[in-house]
Amino acid sequence: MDQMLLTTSRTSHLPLPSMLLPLTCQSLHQPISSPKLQLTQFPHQPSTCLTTPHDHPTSIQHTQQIHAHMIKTHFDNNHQNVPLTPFLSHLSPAAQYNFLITSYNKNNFPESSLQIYAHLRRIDFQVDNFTIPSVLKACGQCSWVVLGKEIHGFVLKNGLDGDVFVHNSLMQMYSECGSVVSARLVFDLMAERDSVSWSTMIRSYVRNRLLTEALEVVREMHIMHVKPSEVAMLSMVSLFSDLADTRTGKAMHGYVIRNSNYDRLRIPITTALIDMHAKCGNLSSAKRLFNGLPQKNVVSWTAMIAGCIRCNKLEEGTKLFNKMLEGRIFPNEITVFSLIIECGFVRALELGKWLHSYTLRNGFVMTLSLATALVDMYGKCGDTRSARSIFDGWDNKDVMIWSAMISAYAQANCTNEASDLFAQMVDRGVKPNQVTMVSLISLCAEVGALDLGKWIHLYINQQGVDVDLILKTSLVDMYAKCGDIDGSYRLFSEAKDRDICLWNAMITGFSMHGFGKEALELFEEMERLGVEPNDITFIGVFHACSHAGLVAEGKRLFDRMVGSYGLVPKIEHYGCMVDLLGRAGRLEEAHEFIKTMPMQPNTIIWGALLSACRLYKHPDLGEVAAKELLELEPQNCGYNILMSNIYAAANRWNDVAGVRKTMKDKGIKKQPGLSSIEVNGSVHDFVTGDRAHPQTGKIYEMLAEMTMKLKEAGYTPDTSVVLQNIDEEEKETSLNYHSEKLAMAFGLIHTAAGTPIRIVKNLRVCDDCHSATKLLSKIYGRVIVVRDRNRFHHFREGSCSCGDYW
DNA sequence: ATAGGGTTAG
Repeated sequence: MDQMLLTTSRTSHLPLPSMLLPLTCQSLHQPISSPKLQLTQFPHQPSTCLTTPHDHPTSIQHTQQIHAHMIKTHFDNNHQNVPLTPFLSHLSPAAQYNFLITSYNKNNFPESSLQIYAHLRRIDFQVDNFTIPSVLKACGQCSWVVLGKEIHGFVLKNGLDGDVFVHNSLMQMYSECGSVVSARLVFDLMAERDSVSWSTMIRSYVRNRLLTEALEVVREMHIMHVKPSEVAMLSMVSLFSDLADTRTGKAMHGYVIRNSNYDRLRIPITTALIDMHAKCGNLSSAKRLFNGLPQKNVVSWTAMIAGCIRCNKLEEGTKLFNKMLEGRIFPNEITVFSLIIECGFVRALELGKWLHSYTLRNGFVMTLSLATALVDMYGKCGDTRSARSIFDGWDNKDVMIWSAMISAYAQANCTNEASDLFAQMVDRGVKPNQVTMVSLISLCAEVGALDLGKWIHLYINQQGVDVDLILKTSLVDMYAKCGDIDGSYRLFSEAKDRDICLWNAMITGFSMHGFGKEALELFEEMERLGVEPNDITFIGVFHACSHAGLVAEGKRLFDRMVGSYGLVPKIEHYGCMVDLLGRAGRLEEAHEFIKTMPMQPNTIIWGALLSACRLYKHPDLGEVAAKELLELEPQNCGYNILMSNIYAAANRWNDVAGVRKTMKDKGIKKQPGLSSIEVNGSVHDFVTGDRAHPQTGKIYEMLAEMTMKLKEAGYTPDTSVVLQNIDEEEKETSLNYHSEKLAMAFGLIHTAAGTPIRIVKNLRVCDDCHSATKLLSKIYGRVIVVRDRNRFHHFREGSCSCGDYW
């Protein structure tokens, strides 16, 4: 039978009977465009009856045959023809159409369903409240929200909005299209709700990562005495497992115990709870449930072992794996798949390799999905070579494995490899999905590749790739991190639905660029709209206060974070406050603040104080901070150098020599400076004094020209920075050969006059490069955007957006 | 004839 189905389905692709014109805007009275709708010719096939007794009534073959038969017999005109099989004959014409639509939906041919709908509207057939839900489902499957909205209008106009099925399917459609606000609107306006309405609302919030809202609906549902069925309960638990935190996980557990009688689905529900607890980081609860299970099957073992690995209890996981084998329960493909994926999650390369060899030794068939899991794991562990060898060993590659390999390169910051692979993928006609796009876009953000990022954005728009909130957030983040804050804000302001991640991306983007005021205004707007900030929001907000020098505002917000929002400040938040006080020159106050912290200060805290001491030339307090830092991380060269700079600024040359000697004795090397610049879609890297680039000659000529022009403009090198250099030889490659200057020279050669130059650096910009770049921006009439480790500098006409304060 | 949902992947 399978063979039969297989051969038939090869010969008949997407059906499009000739009577159905392309579904266009005109046919529905308003402009609608869907790049997804691919129209094909109706295949030349005889419209005979069901050919085999094995054909399921809703198989795609059968569906197409019925469809073709209806066309051939002019079903539309007389509505009398007995269809192909007796079981449809008792149905009304409307029901027969609906049968076709649902069959196409079930076979994952939503485009065909929509063709039929368009046809019905064209011939003025009365579309009833039974058909609308099926059509909306097809819209959801295509993520075609424009058509969905049109149908919503049709529903209201034709008085079909008294039907709970219609409402539920409208909610589901909006949710599938990522428009959770519209789904909520439908939900709120419903006169009558059933249990499906409630679970649909919960699902749409969870899918759009809105945990708080989802939990609120669960609570409301509880108050209204609506109980989910066991199946709904099971699906709810597994839905929440990817999103919940420890507290929420425990609350969900309690909810299940109070509201489920555990009749039929005890083991599945418990297994889902085990999975949820482990993913929430609550391994002990997971273990308690697991141990309490009267019967354990391979699924429960898998969930438990995967949970151990996720919580980084590798030995415990391995022990349980062996215990499972002792109990003669054997892992299946999903078991090894899950465990390999979790190894990637915690970067457990050794265990991952072992599982790889286990599958080979135990006769597991290497499937595409298993290979994908391995590529993913090796990629996450940073072993791009192993990932690539698995990848290359596979012939019929699909989107998933492509995405996994691209993401492996992306995580290793191998921009050119990733973009090459993406090009190959497009060449071979494999359609990338949102996962592919997100990993490419976040790679561009990481390395600052604006051109490539823009190109991919263009591709997304042209190909009609669905832009969900995750992808939108990564785009907003990419534009911001690549220095194009305007592009970032444009996307953000166009977004209709905004979740907390999107708000965070924009707030962080503004503060990273020194637009403290804008960041704070955005935060206020968010509050006005009732969006609840989380701990990440406050990091962005505090940075904004720091950059704008708003000490009082920052302190007030710190109190509100605890008082109004009940958030527990993490060490990062305390670090922000130290930075805020320090940058404002309130060094003693910052020091006092550190003493009142409820936790042990770490390097972030002391580092913030040390930077402030350097800025305000306060060697005594600087010594205190540096001493703490060097105790925590004696090998860190940055702290040593900062300290030596502070001594130099205070003319304490003996102390400078002391730090230098310590560094030499301990063999502490300066972290090499690394800058990159993107030209014509390729990323070029430079280290300090780099001579490896193929165009080295030209670059150094340009550098000489730059130095000359700088001198003419009256620039003198900042000698205090030279003191950073430890070795004598390093003096040779001093100021002039800092990596950002090399990148700048390359940019001046290869970009058109007047266009901005964008550089990404791994360290902080040094004082000397900062003042040189200011002048260079004026000399060459260029906007120069430098992203350093902490923030952006926009150099323009001789000055910098940071106000020389970074 | 219509909407959602079935434990360990994506």
